[in-house]
Amino acid sequence: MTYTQLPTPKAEVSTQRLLKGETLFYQGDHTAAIFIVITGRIRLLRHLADGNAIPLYFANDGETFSEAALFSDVYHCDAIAEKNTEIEIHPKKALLDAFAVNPDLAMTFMAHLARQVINLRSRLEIRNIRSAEERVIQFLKLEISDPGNSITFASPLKDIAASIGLSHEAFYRVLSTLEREGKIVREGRKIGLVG
Amino acid sequence: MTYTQLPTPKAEVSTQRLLKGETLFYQGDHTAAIFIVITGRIRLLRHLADGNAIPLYFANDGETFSEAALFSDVYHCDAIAEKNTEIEIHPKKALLDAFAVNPDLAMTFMAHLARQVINLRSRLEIRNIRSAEERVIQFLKLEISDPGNSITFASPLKDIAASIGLSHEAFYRVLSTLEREGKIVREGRKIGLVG
DNA sequence: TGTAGAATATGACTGAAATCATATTTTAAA
DNA sequence: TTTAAAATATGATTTCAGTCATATTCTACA
Repeated sequence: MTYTQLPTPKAEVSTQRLLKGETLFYQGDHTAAIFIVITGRIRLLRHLADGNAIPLYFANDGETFSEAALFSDVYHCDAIAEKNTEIEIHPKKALLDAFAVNPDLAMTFMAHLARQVINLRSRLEIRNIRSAEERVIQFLKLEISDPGNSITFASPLKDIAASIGLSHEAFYRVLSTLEREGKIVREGRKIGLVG
Repeated sequence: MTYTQLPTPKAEVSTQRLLKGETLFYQGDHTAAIFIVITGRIRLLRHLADGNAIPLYFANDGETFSEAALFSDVYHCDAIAEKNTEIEIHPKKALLDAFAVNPDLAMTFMAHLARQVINLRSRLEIRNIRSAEERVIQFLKLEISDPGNSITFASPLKDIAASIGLSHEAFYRVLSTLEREGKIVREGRKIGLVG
Protein backbone atom coordinates (compact mmCIF):
# COMPACT_ATOMS: atom_id res chain seq x y z
CA MET A 1 0.00 0.00 0.00
CA THR A 2 1.62 3.25 1.13
CA TYR A 3 5.35 2.72 0.97
CA THR A 4 7.00 4.59 3.77
CA GLN A 5 10.63 5.43 3.45
CA LEU A 6 12.65 7.38 5.97
CA PRO A 7 15.92 9.01 4.90
CA THR A 8 17.99 7.14 7.47
CA PRO A 9 21.39 5.89 6.24
CA LYS A 10 20.92 2.20 5.44
CA ALA A 11 23.70 1.12 7.75
CA GLU A 12 21.91 2.65 10.71
CA VAL A 13 18.59 0.93 10.14
CA SER A 14 17.84 -2.33 11.92
CA THR A 15 14.80 -4.52 12.34
CA GLN A 16 13.24 -6.17 15.33
CA ARG A 17 10.58 -8.82 15.84
CA LEU A 18 8.05 -8.39 18.61
CA LEU A 19 5.80 -11.12 19.90
CA LYS A 20 2.15 -10.42 20.45
CA GLY A 21 1.78 -8.47 23.65
CA GLU A 22 5.41 -7.43 23.81
CA THR A 23 6.21 -3.81 24.65
CA LEU A 24 8.53 -1.81 22.40
CA PHE A 25 8.76 1.19 24.68
CA TYR A 26 7.00 2.68 27.66
CA GLN A 27 5.65 6.16 28.14
CA GLY A 28 8.40 8.17 29.80
CA ASP A 29 11.22 6.09 28.32
CA HIS A 30 14.07 8.06 26.83
CA THR A 31 13.45 8.41 23.08
CA ALA A 32 15.88 6.50 20.92
CA ALA A 33 14.26 5.97 17.54
CA ILE A 34 11.28 6.25 15.30
CA PHE A 35 9.77 3.14 13.76
CA ILE A 36 8.06 1.65 10.76
CA VAL A 37 5.72 -1.32 11.00
CA ILE A 38 6.78 -3.83 8.36
CA THR A 39 4.08 -6.35 9.20
CA GLY A 40 1.85 -6.58 12.21
CA ARG A 41 0.27 -3.97 14.40
CA ILE A 42 1.47 -1.69 17.16
CA ARG A 43 -0.91 -0.20 19.68
CA LEU A 44 -0.02 3.22 21.05
CA LEU A 45 -1.39 3.83 24.50
CA ARG A 46 -1.27 6.96 26.63
CA HIS A 47 -1.46 6.78 30.39
CA LEU A 48 -3.26 9.58 32.16
CA ALA A 49 -2.68 11.08 35.55
CA ASP A 50 -5.76 9.32 36.91
CA GLY A 51 -4.41 5.88 36.10
CA ASN A 52 -6.58 5.45 33.03
CA ALA A 53 -5.09 4.71 29.65
CA ILE A 54 -6.31 5.89 26.27
CA PRO A 55 -5.55 4.10 23.00
CA LEU A 56 -3.98 6.77 20.82
CA TYR A 57 -3.52 4.89 17.59
CA PHE A 58 -2.94 1.59 15.88
CA ALA A 59 -0.01 1.57 13.49
CA ASN A 60 -0.41 -0.99 10.71
CA ASP A 61 1.72 -2.33 7.86
CA GLY A 62 3.83 0.38 6.29
CA GLU A 63 3.04 3.05 8.84
CA THR A 64 5.55 5.05 10.83
CA PHE A 65 5.03 5.89 14.47
CA SER A 66 6.66 7.90 17.22
CA GLU A 67 7.82 10.52 14.73
CA ALA A 68 7.54 13.08 17.49
CA ALA A 69 10.33 11.27 19.30
CA LEU A 70 12.64 13.38 17.16
CA PHE A 71 11.51 16.43 19.08
CA SER A 72 11.03 15.03 22.54
CA ASP A 73 13.29 13.48 25.16
CA VAL A 74 10.72 10.94 26.26
CA TYR A 75 8.02 8.89 24.60
CA HIS A 76 4.56 10.18 25.35
CA CYS A 77 2.87 6.79 25.07
CA ASP A 78 3.44 3.05 25.31
CA ALA A 79 3.99 1.00 22.17
CA ILE A 80 2.76 -2.57 22.40
CA ALA A 81 2.56 -5.25 19.72
CA GLU A 82 -1.06 -6.24 19.04
CA LYS A 83 0.17 -9.33 17.24
CA ASN A 84 3.49 -10.70 16.13
CA THR A 85 5.07 -7.71 14.50
CA GLU A 86 8.20 -6.84 12.63
CA ILE A 87 9.44 -3.30 12.80
CA GLU A 88 12.19 -1.20 11.31
CA ILE A 89 14.18 0.90 13.75
CA HIS A 90 15.43 4.31 12.65
CA PRO A 91 17.68 5.73 15.37
CA LYS A 92 16.84 9.28 16.23
CA LYS A 93 20.44 10.40 16.18
CA ALA A 94 21.07 8.92 12.75
CA LEU A 95 18.06 10.73 11.35
CA LEU A 96 18.85 14.05 12.96
CA ASP A 97 22.45 13.82 11.78
CA ALA A 98 21.27 13.01 8.28
CA PHE A 99 19.01 16.06 8.32
CA ALA A 100 21.84 18.29 9.49
CA VAL A 101 24.22 17.04 6.82
CA ASN A 102 21.72 17.04 4.00
CA PRO A 103 18.82 19.47 4.28
CA ASP A 104 17.12 17.78 1.33
CA LEU A 105 16.53 14.78 3.53
CA ALA A 106 14.86 17.01 6.08
CA MET A 107 12.55 18.23 3.35
CA THR A 108 11.80 14.65 2.36
CA PHE A 109 10.80 13.78 5.87
CA MET A 110 8.78 16.97 6.12
CA ALA A 111 6.90 15.95 3.00
CA HIS A 112 6.27 12.54 4.54
CA LEU A 113 4.73 14.19 7.59
CA ALA A 114 2.67 16.59 5.46
CA ARG A 115 1.26 13.65 3.50
CA GLN A 116 0.30 11.98 6.74
CA VAL A 117 -1.46 15.11 7.92
CA ILE A 118 -3.51 15.18 4.73
CA ASN A 119 -4.27 11.51 4.92
CA LEU A 120 -5.36 11.67 8.55
CA ARG A 121 -7.54 14.70 7.94
CA SER A 122 -9.38 12.98 5.14
CA ARG A 123 -9.80 9.89 7.29
CA LEU A 124 -11.29 12.09 9.99
CA GLU A 125 -13.66 13.72 7.56
CA ILE A 126 -14.82 10.33 6.29
CA ARG A 127 -15.92 9.58 9.85
CA ASN A 128 -18.25 12.57 9.76
CA ILE A 129 -20.40 10.79 7.23
CA ARG A 130 -23.13 9.14 9.24
CA SER A 131 -24.59 6.71 6.74
CA ALA A 132 -22.57 3.52 6.44
CA GLU A 133 -23.31 3.24 2.72
CA GLU A 134 -22.30 6.81 1.97
CA ARG A 135 -19.20 6.52 4.12
CA VAL A 136 -18.05 3.45 2.24
CA ILE A 137 -18.69 5.09 -1.13
CA GLN A 138 -16.74 8.22 -0.24
CA PHE A 139 -13.95 6.12 1.19
CA LEU A 140 -13.73 4.10 -2.00
CA LYS A 141 -13.72 7.25 -4.11
CA LEU A 142 -10.85 8.66 -2.08
CA GLU A 143 -8.86 5.45 -2.24
CA ILE A 144 -9.47 4.86 -5.89
CA SER A 145 -9.24 8.41 -7.21
CA ASP A 146 -5.53 8.27 -7.91
CA PRO A 147 -4.73 4.86 -9.37
CA GLY A 148 -7.61 4.02 -11.68
CA ASN A 149 -11.11 2.78 -11.13
CA SER A 150 -10.45 -0.07 -8.77
CA ILE A 151 -8.37 -0.96 -5.77
CA THR A 152 -7.10 -4.20 -4.29
CA PHE A 153 -6.90 -4.10 -0.54
CA ALA A 154 -3.88 -5.77 0.99
CA SER A 155 -5.43 -6.13 4.42
CA PRO A 156 -8.58 -8.06 5.31
CA LEU A 157 -11.82 -6.22 4.67
CA LYS A 158 -12.63 -6.43 8.36
CA ASP A 159 -9.58 -4.27 9.06
CA ILE A 160 -10.70 -1.82 6.40
CA ALA A 161 -14.05 -1.76 8.15
CA ALA A 162 -12.40 -0.85 11.43
CA SER A 163 -10.29 1.84 9.79
CA ILE A 164 -13.38 3.66 8.60
CA GLY A 165 -15.20 3.13 11.87
CA LEU A 166 -17.69 0.46 10.88
CA SER A 167 -18.34 -2.96 12.34
CA HIS A 168 -17.22 -5.62 9.88
CA GLU A 169 -20.79 -6.85 9.62
CA ALA A 170 -22.03 -3.43 8.58
CA PHE A 171 -19.17 -3.12 6.09
CA TYR A 172 -19.86 -6.52 4.50
CA ARG A 173 -23.51 -5.66 4.26
CA VAL A 174 -22.85 -2.33 2.58
CA LEU A 175 -20.49 -3.98 0.08
CA SER A 176 -23.17 -6.57 -0.71
CA THR A 177 -25.77 -3.88 -1.18
CA LEU A 178 -23.55 -1.73 -3.37
CA GLU A 179 -22.71 -4.74 -5.49
CA ARG A 180 -26.35 -5.73 -5.81
CA GLU A 181 -27.19 -2.18 -6.83
CA GLY A 182 -24.46 -2.25 -9.44
CA LYS A 183 -22.50 0.58 -7.84
CA ILE A 184 -19.38 -1.49 -7.35
CA VAL A 185 -17.88 -4.67 -8.76
CA ARG A 186 -15.90 -7.07 -6.63
CA GLU A 187 -13.46 -9.91 -6.86
CA GLY A 188 -12.36 -10.79 -3.36
CA ARG A 189 -10.49 -7.76 -2.07
CA LYS A 190 -10.46 -6.06 -5.44
CA ILE A 191 -13.18 -3.47 -5.58
CA GLY A 192 -14.09 -1.32 -8.53
CA LEU A 193 -16.37 1.68 -8.64
CA VAL A 194 -18.99 1.80 -11.37
CA GLY A 195 -20.25 5.04 -12.85
CA MET B 1 -6.13 27.23 22.03
CA THR B 2 -3.29 25.66 20.07
CA TYR B 3 -1.04 28.47 18.99
CA THR B 4 0.33 27.83 15.57
CA GLN B 5 3.45 29.60 14.49
CA LEU B 6 5.22 29.15 11.20
CA PRO B 7 8.86 30.21 10.86
CA THR B 8 8.18 32.62 8.03
CA PRO B 9 10.09 35.92 8.19
CA LYS B 10 7.65 38.49 9.61
CA ALA B 11 8.04 40.82 6.65
CA GLU B 12 6.82 38.13 4.29
CA VAL B 13 3.63 37.31 6.18
CA SER B 14 0.41 39.02 5.21
CA THR B 15 -3.23 38.62 6.14
CA GLN B 16 -6.39 38.44 4.11
CA ARG B 17 -10.10 38.61 4.88
CA LEU B 18 -12.47 36.28 3.10
CA LEU B 19 -16.21 36.69 3.00
CA LYS B 20 -18.42 33.71 3.65
CA GLY B 21 -18.48 31.59 0.51
CA GLU B 22 -15.40 33.18 -1.00
CA THR B 23 -12.78 30.90 -2.52
CA LEU B 24 -9.14 31.21 -1.48
CA PHE B 25 -7.80 28.82 -4.07
CA TYR B 26 -9.02 26.15 -6.45
CA GLN B 27 -7.83 22.62 -6.91
CA GLY B 28 -5.24 22.69 -9.66
CA ASP B 29 -4.14 26.28 -8.97
CA HIS B 30 -0.43 26.87 -8.80
CA THR B 31 0.65 26.68 -5.15
CA ALA B 32 1.79 29.97 -3.69
CA ALA B 33 1.48 29.77 0.06
CA ILE B 34 0.40 27.90 3.12
CA PHE B 35 -2.14 29.44 5.48
CA ILE B 36 -3.25 29.83 9.07
CA VAL B 37 -6.85 30.48 10.03
CA ILE B 38 -6.85 33.39 12.48
CA THR B 39 -10.62 33.42 12.93
CA GLY B 40 -13.32 31.73 10.91
CA ARG B 41 -13.42 28.47 9.07
CA ILE B 42 -12.05 27.19 5.79
CA ARG B 43 -13.55 24.19 4.06
CA LEU B 44 -11.19 22.04 2.02
CA LEU B 45 -12.90 20.24 -0.81
CA ARG B 46 -11.53 17.72 -3.25
CA HIS B 47 -13.06 17.25 -6.66
CA LEU B 48 -13.08 13.77 -8.07
CA ALA B 49 -12.87 12.61 -11.63
CA ASP B 50 -16.57 11.75 -11.61
CA GLY B 51 -17.58 15.32 -10.83
CA ASN B 52 -18.32 14.64 -7.19
CA ALA B 53 -16.61 16.55 -4.44
CA ILE B 54 -15.52 15.30 -1.03
CA PRO B 55 -15.04 17.53 1.99
CA LEU B 56 -11.48 16.83 3.11
CA TYR B 57 -11.29 18.95 6.21
CA PHE B 58 -12.48 22.03 8.04
CA ALA B 59 -9.69 24.27 9.27
CA ASN B 60 -10.70 26.27 12.34
CA ASP B 61 -9.15 29.03 14.43
CA GLY B 62 -5.42 28.61 14.82
CA GLU B 63 -5.08 25.76 12.36
CA THR B 64 -2.75 25.63 9.40
CA PHE B 65 -3.78 24.20 6.07
CA SER B 66 -2.30 23.40 2.67
CA GLU B 67 1.03 22.53 4.26
CA ALA B 68 1.57 20.07 1.45
CA ALA B 69 1.66 23.01 -0.95
CA LEU B 70 5.34 23.21 -0.03
CA PHE B 71 5.92 19.96 -1.84
CA SER B 72 3.51 20.24 -4.71
CA ASP B 73 3.14 22.53 -7.71
CA VAL B 74 -0.64 22.62 -7.52
CA TYR B 75 -3.23 22.59 -4.77
CA HIS B 76 -5.00 19.25 -4.47
CA CYS B 77 -8.25 20.74 -3.19
CA ASP B 78 -10.40 23.88 -3.11
CA ALA B 79 -10.29 26.17 -0.08
CA ILE B 80 -13.55 28.01 0.59
CA ALA B 81 -14.52 30.22 3.50
CA GLU B 82 -17.37 28.67 5.50
CA LYS B 83 -17.97 32.02 7.17
CA ASN B 84 -16.23 35.36 7.25
CA THR B 85 -12.66 34.38 7.82
CA GLU B 86 -9.32 36.02 8.41
CA ILE B 87 -6.22 34.15 7.36
CA GLU B 88 -2.49 34.57 7.54
CA ILE B 89 -0.60 33.98 4.32
CA HIS B 90 2.83 32.39 4.43
CA PRO B 91 4.38 32.44 0.96
CA LYS B 92 5.82 29.13 -0.03
CA LYS B 93 9.03 30.65 -1.37
CA ALA B 94 9.65 32.62 1.83
CA LEU B 95 9.26 29.48 3.90
CA LEU B 96 11.42 27.30 1.69
CA ASP B 97 14.10 29.97 1.61
CA ALA B 98 13.96 30.27 5.37
CA PHE B 99 14.40 26.52 5.69
CA ALA B 100 17.37 26.56 3.34
CA VAL B 101 19.09 29.38 5.19
CA ASN B 102 18.35 28.13 8.65
CA PRO B 103 17.87 24.38 9.05
CA ASP B 104 16.64 24.91 12.59
CA LEU B 105 13.52 26.48 11.15
CA ALA B 106 12.98 23.39 9.05
CA MET B 107 13.14 21.35 12.22
CA THR B 108 10.64 23.65 13.88
CA PHE B 109 8.18 23.19 11.06
CA MET B 110 8.81 19.47 11.09
CA ALA B 111 7.94 19.42 14.77
CA HIS B 112 4.77 21.35 14.01
CA LEU B 113 3.76 18.70 11.49
CA ALA B 114 4.65 15.87 13.86
CA ARG B 115 2.46 17.40 16.57
CA GLN B 116 -0.39 17.59 14.11
CA VAL B 117 0.05 13.95 13.18
CA ILE B 118 -0.20 12.99 16.84
CA ASN B 119 -3.17 15.23 17.42
CA LEU B 120 -5.04 13.92 14.39
CA ARG B 121 -4.34 10.32 15.31
CA SER B 122 -5.75 10.79 18.77
CA ARG B 123 -8.79 12.56 17.34
CA LEU B 124 -9.29 9.58 15.05
CA GLU B 125 -8.98 7.15 17.90
CA ILE B 126 -11.53 9.10 19.95
CA ARG B 127 -14.01 8.41 17.17
CA ASN B 128 -13.60 4.69 17.72
CA ILE B 129 -15.32 5.02 21.08
CA ARG B 130 -18.92 4.17 20.39
CA SER B 131 -20.64 5.46 23.51
CA ALA B 132 -21.26 9.20 23.45
CA GLU B 133 -20.65 9.53 27.18
CA GLU B 134 -17.41 7.61 27.11
CA ARG B 135 -16.24 9.49 24.04
CA VAL B 136 -16.80 12.83 25.72
CA ILE B 137 -15.00 11.72 28.88
CA GLN B 138 -11.97 10.47 26.98
CA PHE B 139 -11.94 13.62 24.89
CA LEU B 140 -11.99 15.78 28.00
CA LYS B 141 -9.21 13.73 29.57
CA LEU B 142 -7.07 14.19 26.49
CA GLU B 143 -7.72 17.93 26.32
CA ILE B 144 -7.26 18.53 29.99
CA SER B 145 -4.36 16.18 30.71
CA ASP B 146 -1.70 18.79 30.02
CA PRO B 147 -2.87 22.09 31.50
CA GLY B 148 -4.58 21.25 34.79
CA ASN B 149 -7.94 19.84 35.66
CA SER B 150 -10.16 22.05 33.57
CA ILE B 151 -10.36 23.59 30.13
CA THR B 152 -12.12 26.61 28.70
CA PHE B 153 -13.22 26.08 25.14
CA ALA B 154 -12.80 29.04 22.83
CA SER B 155 -15.27 27.79 20.26
CA PRO B 156 -18.96 27.06 20.80
CA LEU B 157 -19.73 23.71 22.34
CA LYS B 158 -21.69 22.77 19.25
CA ASP B 159 -18.47 23.00 17.26
CA ILE B 160 -16.71 20.85 19.84
CA ALA B 161 -19.54 18.37 19.42
CA ALA B 162 -18.95 18.25 15.68
CA SER B 163 -15.21 17.84 16.13
CA ILE B 164 -15.71 14.67 18.13
CA GLY B 165 -18.41 13.40 15.82
CA LEU B 166 -21.51 13.92 17.94
CA SER B 167 -24.67 15.86 17.20
CA HIS B 168 -24.80 18.96 19.38
CA GLU B 169 -27.93 17.66 21.07
CA ALA B 170 -26.19 14.46 22.08
CA PHE B 171 -23.20 16.44 23.31
CA TYR B 172 -25.31 18.81 25.43
CA ARG B 173 -27.14 15.84 26.85
CA VAL B 174 -23.95 14.04 27.80
CA LEU B 175 -22.58 17.16 29.44
CA SER B 176 -25.79 17.52 31.44
CA THR B 177 -25.63 13.91 32.51
CA LEU B 178 -21.98 14.06 33.48
CA GLU B 179 -22.63 17.21 35.49
CA ARG B 180 -25.62 15.67 37.22
CA GLU B 181 -23.54 12.62 38.07
CA GLY B 182 -20.84 14.85 39.49
CA LYS B 183 -18.23 13.71 37.00
CA ILE B 184 -17.62 17.19 35.64
CA VAL B 185 -18.18 20.76 36.77
CA ARG B 186 -19.16 23.50 34.34
CA GLU B 187 -19.27 27.25 34.02
CA GLY B 188 -20.30 28.06 30.47
CA ARG B 189 -17.51 26.78 28.28
CA LYS B 190 -15.22 26.05 31.17
CA ILE B 191 -15.33 22.36 31.97
CA GLY B 192 -13.53 20.64 34.81
CA LEU B 193 -13.07 16.93 35.38
CA VAL B 194 -13.83 15.60 38.84
CA GLY B 195 -12.08 12.56 40.31
C1' DT C 1 -3.38 -32.83 2.97
C1' DG C 2 -5.91 -31.98 6.89
C1' DT C 3 -7.18 -28.88 10.34
C1' DA C 4 -7.78 -24.76 13.18
C1' DG C 5 -8.43 -20.23 13.05
C1' DA C 6 -9.54 -16.19 10.58
C1' DA C 7 -12.24 -13.88 7.19
C1' DT C 8 -16.43 -13.36 4.78
C1' DA C 9 -21.30 -13.39 4.92
C1' DT C 10 -26.15 -12.75 6.33
C1' DG C 11 -30.26 -12.79 9.38
C1' DA C 12 -32.77 -11.08 13.71
C1' DC C 13 -33.02 -7.99 17.23
C1' DT C 14 -31.74 -4.07 20.11
C1' DG C 15 -30.30 0.15 21.64
C1' DA C 16 -28.29 4.39 21.55
C1' DA C 17 -27.60 8.38 19.06
C1' DA C 18 -29.71 11.10 15.26
C1' DT C 19 -33.39 13.73 14.11
C1' DC C 20 -37.23 16.68 14.77
C1' DA C 21 -39.46 19.92 17.55
C1' DT C 22 -39.40 23.68 20.53
C1' DA C 23 -37.94 26.76 24.32
C1' DT C 24 -34.66 29.63 26.58
C1' DT C 25 -30.49 32.08 26.90
C1' DT C 26 -26.62 34.32 25.07
C1' DT C 27 -24.24 36.97 21.68
C1' DA C 28 -23.66 39.99 17.91
C1' DA C 29 -25.17 43.39 15.08
C1' DA C 30 -27.93 47.21 13.59
C1' DT D 1 -31.11 49.55 23.11
C1' DT D 2 -33.51 46.69 20.32
C1' DT D 3 -33.54 42.94 17.49
C1' DA D 4 -32.06 39.02 14.99
C1' DA D 5 -29.35 35.19 14.94
C1' DA D 6 -26.72 31.71 17.14
C1' DA D 7 -25.91 28.76 21.04
C1' DT D 8 -27.60 26.07 24.70
C1' DA D 9 -30.95 22.95 26.32
C1' DT D 10 -34.30 19.14 26.64
C1' DG D 11 -38.25 16.15 25.27
C1' DA D 12 -40.33 12.70 21.81
C1' DT D 13 -39.63 9.70 18.17
C1' DT D 14 -37.21 7.23 14.65
C1' DT D 15 -33.64 5.14 12.35
C1' DC D 16 -29.82 2.70 11.39
C1' DA D 17 -25.65 0.62 12.71
C1' DG D 18 -24.18 -2.41 16.49
C1' DT D 19 -24.52 -6.71 18.54
C1' DC D 20 -25.44 -11.51 18.74
C1' DA D 21 -25.92 -15.69 16.39
C1' DT D 22 -24.55 -18.80 13.01
C1' DA D 23 -22.91 -20.56 8.53
C1' DT D 24 -19.68 -20.80 4.93
C1' DT D 25 -15.47 -19.95 2.78
C1' DC D 26 -10.58 -19.05 2.93
C1' DT D 27 -5.85 -19.42 4.47
C1' DA D 28 -1.90 -20.64 7.04
C1' DC D 29 0.69 -24.12 8.64
C1' DA D 30 1.49 -28.47 11.01
